[in-house]
Amino acid sequence: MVTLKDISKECGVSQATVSKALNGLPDIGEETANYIRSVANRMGYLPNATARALKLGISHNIGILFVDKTSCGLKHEYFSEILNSLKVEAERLGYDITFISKDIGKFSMDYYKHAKYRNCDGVVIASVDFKDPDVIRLVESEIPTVTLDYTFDSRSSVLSDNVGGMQEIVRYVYSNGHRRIAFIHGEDTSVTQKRIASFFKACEEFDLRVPEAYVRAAIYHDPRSSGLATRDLLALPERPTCILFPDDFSFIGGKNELERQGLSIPDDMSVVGYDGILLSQVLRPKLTTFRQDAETMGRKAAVLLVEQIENPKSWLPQLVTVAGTLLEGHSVKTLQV
Amino acid sequence: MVTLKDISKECGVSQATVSKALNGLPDIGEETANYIRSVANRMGYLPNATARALKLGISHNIGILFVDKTSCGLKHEYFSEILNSLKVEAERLGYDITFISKDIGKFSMDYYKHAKYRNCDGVVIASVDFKDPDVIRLVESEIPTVTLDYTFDSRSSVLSDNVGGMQEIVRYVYSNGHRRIAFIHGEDTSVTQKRIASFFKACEEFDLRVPEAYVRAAIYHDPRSSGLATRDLLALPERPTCILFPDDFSFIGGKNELERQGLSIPDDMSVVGYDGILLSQVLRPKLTTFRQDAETMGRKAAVLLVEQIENPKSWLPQLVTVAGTLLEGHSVKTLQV
DNA sequence: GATTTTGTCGTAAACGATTAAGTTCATTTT
DNA sequence: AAAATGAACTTAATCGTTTACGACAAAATC
Repeated sequence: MVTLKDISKECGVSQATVSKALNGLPDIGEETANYIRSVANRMGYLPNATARALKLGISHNIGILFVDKTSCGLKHEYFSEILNSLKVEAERLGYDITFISKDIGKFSMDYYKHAKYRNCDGVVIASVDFKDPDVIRLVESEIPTVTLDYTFDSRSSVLSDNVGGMQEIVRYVYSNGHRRIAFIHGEDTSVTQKRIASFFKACEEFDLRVPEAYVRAAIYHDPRSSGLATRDLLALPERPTCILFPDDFSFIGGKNELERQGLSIPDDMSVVGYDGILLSQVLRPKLTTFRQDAETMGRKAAVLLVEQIENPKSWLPQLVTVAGTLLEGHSVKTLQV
Repeated sequence: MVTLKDISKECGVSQATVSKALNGLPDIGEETANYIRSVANRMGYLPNATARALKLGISHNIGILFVDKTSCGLKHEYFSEILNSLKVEAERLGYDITFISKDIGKFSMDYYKHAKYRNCDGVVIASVDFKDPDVIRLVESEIPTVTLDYTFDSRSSVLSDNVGGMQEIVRYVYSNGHRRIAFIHGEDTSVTQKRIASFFKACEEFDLRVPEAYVRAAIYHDPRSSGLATRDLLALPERPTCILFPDDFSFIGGKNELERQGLSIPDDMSVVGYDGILLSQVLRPKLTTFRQDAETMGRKAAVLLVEQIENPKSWLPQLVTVAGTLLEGHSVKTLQV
């Protein structure tokens, strides 16, 4: 490995001069600097990120919290898209990405310790149990953090516009003549709470009566539970004309149940998904759904975090809400009112 | 941040003593060591991975190459599962995971340089263009590597058993009475080549005639192209009785085409997928498919890499083939022969 | 009792980079 | 002509660890 010392010997100058030349500091003569740069280049010099991090206290490395246990983690396209764009943007800004977990080797440490151990300049928190004391400890620490789809006090976060999404869906469905709209929601999380609240608010907007039985709980990304909820909805004396599913993938469960009962989409039942993953766009009939802009969310998260890392003085917590798009498919029938 | 120096002051011993005590070296008295450990604990000491890496030349950090552009990258459950188990196992072994890319900040570097820059002890290479000169440079470097689903000379690799998988599928389909088996394969990669070769070999085993038109090219993870291939197959004067798809997800395209033509699965056409992703298990009829054991692959990759990192002397390149499982669904009809 | 061994602990030099402070020497200012 | 300025480098300390080597006393050996 070629170091500053090697270059300094080769050039007959001091290490300090080489360092300053390569970093473009002003107190090195132009020709010396050029010469040093050319030699460094010829010798294939690469700065040592580790040494730099030790000296500067800045690692140019950001941690990411993704928990696998709860929910489906990376298996969900939403999260893998976020991770990918986060990675791309972070790299563009000069930061690498390292996963943060609770244990590393024989040491069992919490997230905060792991992040400190690795000298992470900041951490992006996604897809975790936000009530976990270890998560809270991290968020309350001095390490810059950005959370996804959850907000802590005095911390930046990037949120998918669940309120707007749900509202758009209800409006769309209503404008297509539907008056009996059922909603199968996911397990109790802040995201779910927002969607439920927004659902009721939007219904109220149109003076829609929502029977209690029309709102049912299921589990995200779990077609089986959505299938059961669908069966219950279909068994109601006054069937809904449209069912909103917790997400595109779990809609498969509803689709199966509908087909089992010989009902066709959208003629016998209209349906709407959520997420806008690839799957929704290749199903036939194409699923009407609300696409979350995961790409922007990951990118924004990286930008917010790096801003905070690089301008700790002027930094103020920011909440960024990322808008989504209603993707109109052919799963909602237009009813005559 | 509490350092060795802080502890040494607090304990009234030298830094070296503290270091040795905490690392369990034998030349520190038992009570001194215990005292130091208790103080370190009380003060909340955390070793600094950066300083350690600089001193030891071992970062306990492994890089991972995942390219997003080509194919669908992390969006594919296969890869996200691999990534996850790789991460879990690496962490169990005491290693963190960092993504490696071509550019970082304003510097544009190749994979090798990036890995060196970050002092990665090794790199796992997955889901990339293995013909990329930058990938080849990395593989030919002194950095330990493990590749997934591709083998380089004198390098370890973890392979999904594509040969065995295809063989099992053909045997299963044949044993269910099918004699006209079509195969839609993915784009030209080493994985595809193995599957095609194995397909022909297995057919030969049973003296099956495979008309040229029965083997068609499509693109992995692309339902549209598989849909087109399906349409072509259905238009043949002598239709196959069973279609093998490149993967579970792209099967959706075939399913759409079949439904469009009013054909039902498996009564009018039998189908088989590949991968065994969640989707395949929730579709109705349940898809018969070959599940790749991505979890084991990721784990094995981590183990192989760490072995090589920690025992560079005794190390020899290893090829590990990970077996999969045929998941029997209800998408293959049993024909009377 | 003199010498060697053993058990503990300290000193100091690394690892590769950055940077405050100091040095040298030519040039400008007064 | 003396002093001040400034450009161009160098010296040396530092970041937090690890570790070869040395030091010293107590215990063991002869």
